[in-house]
Amino acid sequence: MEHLKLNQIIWQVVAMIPEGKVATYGQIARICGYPGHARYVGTTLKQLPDDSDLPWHRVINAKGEIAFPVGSDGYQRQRKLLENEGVQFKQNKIKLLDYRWE
DNA sequence: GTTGTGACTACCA
DNA sequence: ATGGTAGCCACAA
Repeated sequence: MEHLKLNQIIWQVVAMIPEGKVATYGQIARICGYPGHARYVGTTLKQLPDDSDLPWHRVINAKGEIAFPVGSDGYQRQRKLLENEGVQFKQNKIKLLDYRWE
């Protein structure tokens, strides 16, 4: 996956995250072979169509939190999807030690 | 070219 | 734990 555009590589990696697990933005960037591009991962996910089949909800920040402001509709959508997969929240955070992919 | 903008992070008080 | 800060870097204008 070398000469593809970065956003396509990112989509590919995100698609690999298994159900019930999560990955951080920085982690995705690293796996893509582009360490330091955490922000761009988010920027790319933002461009996803709502009907995308990509598991974008399994991507969270390094603190184990959803990147959206708490209470925003994006936040609630993502949280619900994760909880449906069995990912549990401790208040507003996920225990990365338990759910981190890889 | 240069500038502004993030669904980010690591570090430090 | 929590908030501020300074790096970060591809991309669009």
